[in-house]
Parts: sequence; structure tokens; C-alpha cells
Amino acid sequence: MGSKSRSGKAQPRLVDVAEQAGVSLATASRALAGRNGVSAEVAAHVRDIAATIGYVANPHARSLAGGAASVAGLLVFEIGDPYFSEIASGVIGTAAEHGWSVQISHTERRPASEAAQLRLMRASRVGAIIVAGSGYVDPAMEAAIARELDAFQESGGRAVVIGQHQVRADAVLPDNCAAAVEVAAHLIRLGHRHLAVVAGPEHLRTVADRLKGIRTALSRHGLDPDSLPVLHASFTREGGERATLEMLDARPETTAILALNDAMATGVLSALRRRGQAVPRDISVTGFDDIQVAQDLAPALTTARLPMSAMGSTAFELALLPRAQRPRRRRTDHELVVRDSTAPPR
Amino acid sequence: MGSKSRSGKAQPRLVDVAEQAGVSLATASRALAGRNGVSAEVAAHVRDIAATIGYVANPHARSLAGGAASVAGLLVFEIGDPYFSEIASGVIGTAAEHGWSVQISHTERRPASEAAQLRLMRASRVGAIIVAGSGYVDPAMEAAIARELDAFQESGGRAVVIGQHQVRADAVLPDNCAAAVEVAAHLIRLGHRHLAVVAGPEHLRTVADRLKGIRTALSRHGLDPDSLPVLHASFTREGGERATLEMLDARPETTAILALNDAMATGVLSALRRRGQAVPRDISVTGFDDIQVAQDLAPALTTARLPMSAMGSTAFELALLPRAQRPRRRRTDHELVVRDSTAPPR
DNA sequence: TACGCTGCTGAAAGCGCTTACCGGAAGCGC
DNA sequence: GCGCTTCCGGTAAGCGCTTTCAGCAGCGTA
Repeated sequence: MGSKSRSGKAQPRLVDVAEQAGVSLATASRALAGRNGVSAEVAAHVRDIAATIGYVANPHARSLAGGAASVAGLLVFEIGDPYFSEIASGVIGTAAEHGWSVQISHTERRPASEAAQLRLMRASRVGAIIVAGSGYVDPAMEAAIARELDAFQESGGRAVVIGQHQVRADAVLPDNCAAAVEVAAHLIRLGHRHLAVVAGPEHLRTVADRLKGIRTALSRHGLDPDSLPVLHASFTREGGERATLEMLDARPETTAILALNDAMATGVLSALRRRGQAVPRDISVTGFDDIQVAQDLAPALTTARLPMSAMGSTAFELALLPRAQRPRRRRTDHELVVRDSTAPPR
Repeated sequence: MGSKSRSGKAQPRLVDVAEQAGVSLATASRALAGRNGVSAEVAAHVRDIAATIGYVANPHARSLAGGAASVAGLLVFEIGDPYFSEIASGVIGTAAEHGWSVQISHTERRPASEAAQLRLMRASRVGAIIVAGSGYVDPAMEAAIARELDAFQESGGRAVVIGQHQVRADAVLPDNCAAAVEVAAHLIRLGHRHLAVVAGPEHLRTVADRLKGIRTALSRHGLDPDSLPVLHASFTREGGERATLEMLDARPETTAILALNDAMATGVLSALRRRGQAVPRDISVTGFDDIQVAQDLAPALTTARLPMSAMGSTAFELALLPRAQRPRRRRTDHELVVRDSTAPPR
């Protein structure tokens, strides 16, 4: 066996490969990296040996020595939220195909911790960072993120954001505004005149964009966008529930509630049930995102589908592309999915 | 400013801290690691400087040099599945509290890739591995996993499995069998005599344990456990749907369907809806796990709750504990949550 | 036959950190 | 006031890899 095998089953090192292949460390490294300067036969032989003894490079050593990174950082609001876990699934799957691993952090919806998390990721020398939260309306908060991302990219890292951000980085862009237009237009076409919005936190760019889309649709159909009732709450089931109860009291004339994501829509449906309001007979409800369970709610939720998993894949692919002069932007498609939670008003 | 600052905003290194603090590299290292051999004042001063210039250790260098690791690997079947994303949320949150980051891989439900993923994690020198899939019934498959985990632990890593496994490692153990007994007993007490099971893949230990629990309950109540109809399918909504359609045709006398997880239960409900069967009037349905959406299905799902997020937290905490002589086992609690999907048979 | 090329391969430095190991300065008893 | 211990802090080796720089064949050309 290998001359100096240690105690148990220590991981084989590059020198073990080199030794067994009868070449130097440098040659072995080059052969495995697929760089030229090594004859084809030697390269093949080295790769053979490596496979045989089960050699896998130590990523820490590789990174330290300035080699290509193969760990990506993914930052989300809350990994337990289906919206984000579906994105994560896309990122992880695609990353694995390319031999990368993915390190996930979540901010638990605390905007203040976002820049800090990014700092940590940067410090941990990941090769790429994918930010999958939402942009912020407040320029100062965006600036904090931009600072981290800029520094990261200056030191050679690749950054990709999912969603509208005020930063220099490649981006995967769902058209929240256009999708919201479709949702609102659908309701208006059904005959609704008293829409109300159950929205996520006001500071989120995603929320602002979706709201804008709804107002645009209102204007286009001759309705007053300024009188649209909007209640902000946490972007969760509980947020949706609370906001809905409040809304029902304040605006009893409402015939359609637009929740700005499916998690909130779930809460809306729950609140409506508790108040004895039938959906869609008494009130229509729409969501946003089309998370897996949207189809299984009662009634099945009409919502704007965003291709979360594909967005994750695309984000990772962007991260892998050679650095471009200007940030790349990839728009994602969206689709109004009409199910059973919307109907003409009574 | 720092004497030899590089091009842009390179990450500060330990030598920068040492230089500014006027101490040697070794002292700085010791001070930050909180090891003794450094006077309190010097240590405080070094920490001050480090905080000021925003120093964060390079984990690659730290790992290479044999320092304490701070990256944990988490292996799940599918991160997009709420069961696993809730576990991941627990792991990531607790890890972050301890300054660890988490690297996630998923097998996309391919058992064969599990050992391979573990190999990769091992090769990437994570400090701890948490396996959150399920054990396998087949000893050979367990052996493949055990091999990786053993090698990992021999080289100093900490391994924790969530669920029953035939491996030497600390474990977080939901009592699938006991929980299943409760679910089945609940149905039997309601008066059901024709139970049927919509089960996940036969090779999963989780499935076997839950089945065993159901059979136990049957016996205890004087029913024949051997005549229990069981259909195996994928552990997903689609699997549940397909199995249910088949079950309805083969066993029209069935009055209660036990799905072995909530995802499958979702499919069961969907299939029943398509077939015009009312739940729970015509057929009762139960799930397992109590993922977030279980309460929002129509009807709200009766299920056995497992504390997924807490299981993730506990798993990480076990990984952090000093190595024990014998593997530690931490049982988790479970709870029958009765909602609206179960009722006495007609 | 001798020369300059080209194409491969090897030796060695160094990435940022931890950790023996060692030397110097106090503090103590005598 | 001397030698001892104790405590601190510094020096340097080395983790496993990539990469620069040199060197050495083997070839074609004069």
C-alpha cells in the first residue's frame, strides 16, 4: 500500500496520487486541473490513479493556494419558507451538476442581518454569492449590501442577485410588476371594483413592485389607484391572517383580496374561513409565486407563478459564466394561474 | 493606513491584526482563539483591533492548519420538500448562533447517491456531517453509509444522523413507530375497520417503522395486521395521488387511508377529490410530520407532528458536543394532531 | 555536428493560519 | 541577591494545494 499511510483511512492527498503515478506534484496538479503542459498519456494515467485511490482535492488547500473556488454561498430570508426552499433546490441541484457545493445562510427575515451575513460569506471565501431575498426600498439598506457585493467582486468573487437590487451584479429578474398587473387585471375583468391588498413589509422592493403593478392595472381600467387599501404585515401566513382580519373590519366593502405572496394568501384564506366568508363566493383571493401547496389550498389558489427552481438554476449558471463587462440581467417568465379562489363578485 | 494594503479592499489577515496590535502572529492567533497563554489585557487589545478592522479568519487557512472547523454538512433527500427545509431551518439557525455555516447537499431521493454525497462532504473537510434522510432497510445500503461516516469520524469529524440508522453516530430519533401507533389507534377508536396505507418507498426505514406502528395498533385492537393493504410509491404528492387511485380500485371497502407523510397525504386528498369522495365523510385521511401546510389543506389534516425544526437544532447541538464514548441518542417527542380529515366511518 | 526551439516535467515558494517549541522577564524562597 | 519556577510572547514549521520558474529532453535546421 501507499508508503506512508497514516493511522486509519486518511484522505488521499495529491502527493499520494503523484507518487503512485510516478510524477511530480506539479504534474499531478496540472493533469487533474486539465491544464495543458501535460502530455495526454500522463494526464490520463494520473486521472486513472486518482480515481482508483479515490482522491478528491482538499478544497481548503485549493482555495488557499489561489485555485478555483467551488463553494457558492446562498443567502435567503428563511430556508423553511417554500418560496426560498424551491429556489435553493434549483441552486443546489445545478451547483452539484457542476461539482460545486452550496453554503446556505438565512437572515430569518431581519433585513439588518443581511449585510452582516454577506460579510461572513465573503470572509469565508466562497467563490460565488447568490442573494435570493429581495431588494430594499431604502437606498441606505441597498448601499450596505452593495458595499459587500462590490468588495466581494473586486476580490474576484462572482455575485448574482435574484430580484431587483440597486447593486452591481448579475441578476435574475422576475417581472413582479407585470405579473401583478395580470393578477389585478384578472380580478378587474371578473368585475371586482373593491380590491384590497394584503402586502408584505413595506421596505421590500418586491412588495413595492407588486403594488405598483396592481396600481397600474387599476389605472388602465379606469379605477383610482390611490384609493387602493393596502395593509402591510409580515410576509408569512400569520402576517396574512392578521392583515386580513384588520382589513375586513376597516373595509367591509372589499370583494377581492390580493395577497402579495402565497404564504400570506394562506393566512388570508384562514382568516376568511374564521370570519365565515366563503371564497370565492363572498370574496376572491389571489396569491403570488405559486408555491407547491397553492394548488392544494381550499379553494385552490389563483396566483402568479414564478419559476422558483429555474430561477435558482439560472442564478447559479450566471455565477459560473466568465465575468462580463456589464452586469447581465436574465428576465424570468411568469404566468397567471387561475384556479378556484377567484370568481365574479356577487 | 495598513502598510501594505493591496489593490482594493482585500480581506484583512491575521498578520494585519498582529501588526496593528503590536504583537506576533502567534499571540494574535491565541488571543482570538481564546486560548490561554496570553494576558487578559493583550487578548482584549487584540480582539479590539480585530473588531475595528473587521477581521474574520479565513476558514480555509484555519482548516488547513488543523484548527477547529466551522462548516457543517447537511445531507437531505430534497431541500424543496418542506419536511427537509424545516429541518434545515433548524440546523442553519442553530449553527449560525454558534458561528458555523452549513453546506447543504441533496440526493434528490436517489438512495444510490447518498454515499457518494457523503464522500464528497468528507472530502470537502467539513467539521460535522448531519444526515437527515432516512435509514434504509437494506443492510448493504446502510453499510455504504456507515463506511463513509466511520471514516469521517475516524479522521476527527462529528457525525449525527436524524432517524434510525445502522451506523455508529449520534442520533436524533423521532419515534416513528409510536407515533404511527397513535395515528392508527385514533382511526380504530373512531370505528374504522378497513384501513389502508399509502406508503413511501419500501426501502426506507422510516416507512418500515411507521408501518410497524400501524400494524402494532391493529393487533392491539384485535384486528389482523397481515391483511392491511399497503401501497408503496414515491414519498411525494404525486406518489400519494397515484397510490390512492390504485387503492380505491383495489380496495373499495377502505374507510380510512393512512399516508406515511404529509406530502403523500396531500396527494391522497387530491385523488379523493378527483374521485368525488368526501373527506372525512366517505373516507378519513391521516398524514405524518405536520408540515406547515397540513393545517391549510382541505380538510385540515389529522397528522402526527414531528418537531422538524427542533430536530435540526438538536442534531447540530449533538454535533457540537465533545465526542462521547458511545453514540448519544436523543429521542424527539411527537404528538397526534387531530384536525378535520378524520371522522367515524359512515 | 552543433544550435536554438518547442513541449513536458520538476523543484520550490507561498497562500493564511495553528501550534509545538523556545527564550526572556517576572516573582518566589532561600 | 541568587537560582528556581511560572507565565507570556515570539519563531518557525507545516497543513495540501497551485503556480512560477527552470531545466531537460527531443526535434528541426544550418
